[in-house]
Amino acid sequence: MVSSANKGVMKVFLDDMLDERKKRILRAIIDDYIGTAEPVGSRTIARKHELGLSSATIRNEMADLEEMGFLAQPHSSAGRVPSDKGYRLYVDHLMELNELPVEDIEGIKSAMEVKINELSQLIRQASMVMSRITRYTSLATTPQLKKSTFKAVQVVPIETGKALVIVVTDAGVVRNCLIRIPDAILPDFLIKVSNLLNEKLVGLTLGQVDRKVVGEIQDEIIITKELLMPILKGIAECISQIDSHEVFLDGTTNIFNYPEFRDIIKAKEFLSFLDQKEILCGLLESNLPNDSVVVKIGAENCVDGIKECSLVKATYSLGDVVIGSIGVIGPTRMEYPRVISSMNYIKKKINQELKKLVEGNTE
Amino acid sequence: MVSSANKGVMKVFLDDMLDERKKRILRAIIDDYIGTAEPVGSRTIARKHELGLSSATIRNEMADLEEMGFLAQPHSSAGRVPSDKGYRLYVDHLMELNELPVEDIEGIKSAMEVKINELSQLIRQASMVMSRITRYTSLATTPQLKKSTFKAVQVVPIETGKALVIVVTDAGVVRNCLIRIPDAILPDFLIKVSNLLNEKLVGLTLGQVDRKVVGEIQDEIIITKELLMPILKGIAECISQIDSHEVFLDGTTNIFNYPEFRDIIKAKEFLSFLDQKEILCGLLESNLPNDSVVVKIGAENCVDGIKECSLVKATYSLGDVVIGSIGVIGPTRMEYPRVISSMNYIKKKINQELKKLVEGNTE
DNA sequence: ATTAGCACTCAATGGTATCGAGTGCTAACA
DNA sequence: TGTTAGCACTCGATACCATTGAGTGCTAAT
Repeated sequence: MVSSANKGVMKVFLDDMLDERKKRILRAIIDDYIGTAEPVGSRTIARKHELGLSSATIRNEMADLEEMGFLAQPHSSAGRVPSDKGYRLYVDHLMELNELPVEDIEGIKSAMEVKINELSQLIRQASMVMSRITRYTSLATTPQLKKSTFKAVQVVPIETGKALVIVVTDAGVVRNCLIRIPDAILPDFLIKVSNLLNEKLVGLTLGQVDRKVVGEIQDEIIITKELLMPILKGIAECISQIDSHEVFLDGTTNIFNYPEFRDIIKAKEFLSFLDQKEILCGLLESNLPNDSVVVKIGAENCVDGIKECSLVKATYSLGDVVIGSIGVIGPTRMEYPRVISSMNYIKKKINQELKKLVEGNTE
Repeated sequence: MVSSANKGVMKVFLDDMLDERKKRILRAIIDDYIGTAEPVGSRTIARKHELGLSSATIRNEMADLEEMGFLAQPHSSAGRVPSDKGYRLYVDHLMELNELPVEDIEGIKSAMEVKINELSQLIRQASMVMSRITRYTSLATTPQLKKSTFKAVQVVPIETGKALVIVVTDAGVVRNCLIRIPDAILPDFLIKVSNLLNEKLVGLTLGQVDRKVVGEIQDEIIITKELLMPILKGIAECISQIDSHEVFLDGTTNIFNYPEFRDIIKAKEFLSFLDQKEILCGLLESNLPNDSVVVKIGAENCVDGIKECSLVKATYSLGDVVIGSIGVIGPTRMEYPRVISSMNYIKKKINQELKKLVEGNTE
C-alpha cells in the first residue's frame, strides 16, 4: 500500500513512465476486463472507448504496457489481461471512486439500523450486507475486547453449592460462567464478595487482572481458597470468552457466479481456503497500519490458495481502539471502485452504530 | 422408513420377489458402485465377487432387477447404476452393518470427551467429528430447550438504572439480558424481586410462563410497571435465546472429493442448498418418529436441490425429551453401513455426554 | 437353467480441419 | 515523427469423424 505521504513522489515517477494516453488505455482495458472476464483486444478498446485512436496505435501501446508489466497475455494471439501490478496501479491511481448507489446505501442502512443489542451481532449483520451488496464473499472478525474495562462483576448464587460469575464490560458485553462453590457459603457472603470484586476490578481493562489485584482482594476479606479459586477461574473464563474471536463468512457460494471459478479445482481451492479459520483470521488482521481501507491484490496476499484473489479490508473501532476487521474477498478481477466505496461506507456505519450501542445502551 | 413391526411382513414380500441370488447380485452391484462411482457391468460382478456365475447369467438377473426398478442404465450400452429404490432395499435389507473401526471410535471418544461445559458446544464438536469420520458433510441443530425448566432466575444490579436478568435452566444453560430499570430502584429490592421470581418460576418449563404467573407475582409484591415490564421482557428475551436453534455445518468442502459433484453446477446447487439454513433445519427435523437412525435416500428428500443426495439423521435427547438432531448428507452413493454405524455410535455418545453434562455439572 | 458366442450400441478418446479473434510488423501517410 | 491501413501469422476453440472398448441383448448349444 502506498502511504499518502509518498503519493506525491509516486505520481512524478508515474508520469515519467506513463503518459496520460497510456494511463487512459490501461484504465480502459482494466475496466473492460473487470466487466467481461475476457482478454481484451485492441479493437475492442478502439471501438468501445472513445479514445480517438486506431486499433494499431492501441496495439503498440499495449505492447509497451505489457513490457512494463502492467498487462499479460494468456497466449500469443490472445488479448491482454491485467497483471497484479496493473491492478495495483489501477487501484492506486487510475480508477474513479464513484458514489455508492442509493439502493446500496439504503441496503446498508436498513440492515444496520435494526435494533441490535449484541456487539458481535452487529458485525455479523455488517458482513452479511457486504456480501449481498458486493456479490463477493465477505468475512469479518468478531470484536476483540481485551482493552475494554470491567463495568460490573457479580457472583450470584444459583443453588446450594453453585454460583454464577458474571462479567459486564464497558462495551456492554456480558459473559457468565457457572462455578461450583463450597456448600456452606451463604448468599449474603457472595454479595459481600461481589461488592469487593466490583470495587477492585471496575475500571481495569480485562488484561489488567493479575496477581497483585488478587492479592489485594485476599487482604481485604477473609475468604477460603475453595471459594476464591472457582471465582477467579470463572472470571478468567469470562474474559477469555469475551476476548476470543471468530471469523464470520457470508456469500461463500457467490464465487460460483464468476467464470474464474468455473474450474472445479479453483472453486475447491477457494472454498477449502475459507475453511481454515485461523489463516483467514491472520489474513484479515495482518497489515492494518492505518485506518483506511486496504486492498491486497493477488500474490500480495502471502497466503497460498488465494493468489488469484483480491481482498479489500478495513478495521472498525470503539473509540480510538481498533477491535476488529471486515473484508471482502473475490477474484482479482474485482469491481474495486464499488467494493471500496461500500467498504468505506460500511466502516463508517459500523463505527457509528458501535458508538451508539455502547453509549446509548441507555435506551 | 419401514417400521420394525412391519419388517417381518416386508421380508415375506421380498422373498417372493427376490430370491437369494438376486439379492446377492444386487448387493454386489451396489457395494461395487458405492466404491467406484462407475456403472457396474456383469463381467465385473462375475469376476470380483465369487458368486460362481457367468457374466451372462448375471446379465439376465440384472435385466430382471432393472425391470423391477432396483437398477437403472445411464444408456443402453452401459453398466447398471442403483436407483433410489435399489438403495432403499440395500439399506433396509441387504447391507451388513459392520463394526465401527477402532480408530473411528477413538476419534469420536477423544473429540467428545474433552471437557465441554456448554451444551451447544458439545453438538458442534459432534458434528465436526462426524464430518471428519464419514468424509461427508455433517449438520446438526442446536438444542431446543423449551421443555427444560427454570433452575434459577436473578435480577442483578449493574449500575444505576441498569440491571441484568439471568435465567438458568435445569440443563445448565445460562442466558442473560441487560435491561434498563428506574434509577430509584435499590439493589436490596432487586434481591427481593429475584427471590420472588425464583419462588414462582423455578420448576416451570420455559414454555409455561404466562399471564397467570405474572399476575401471581404482581399480587405478592408492590412493584411498578416500570420495573416489572423490563424484567419480564428480559426473561422473555432469555427464553427466546435459549429456544432459538441454529444449524451447524461441517465438512462442506468434502463434496469435492466425490465425482458426482465434479460438475460445477451440481456443486453449486449443493452448496447453495446448504446456505438455506431454514430449509436445512426443516429437513433435519422432519420425520423423526422414533429414536433410531433414519435414512432418506435421493428423491425421498422432498426438498429440491438434494434429490441426488442421501441424508442419514438421528435425534439426541436429554432424559426422554428429544432436543435436537444431527445428520450426515452426501451423494446417494453413500457408504451407508459406515455412516449408519457412526451415527448410531455418536448418537449414543452424545446422549451419554449430555447426561453427564447436566447431572455431573457438579464438577 | 446356464453359458458361450456374437452382433450391436454408444460414450469416450484422439486426430484433423476449420474458424476467427487477436497479434506483430511493414509500409504508407499526415 | 507519430499514426494507421494492410497483411501474414498464431493459436485456442469448435466441429467433425473414425476408432476403441466396455457392456448389452439375444440365440443356440450344453
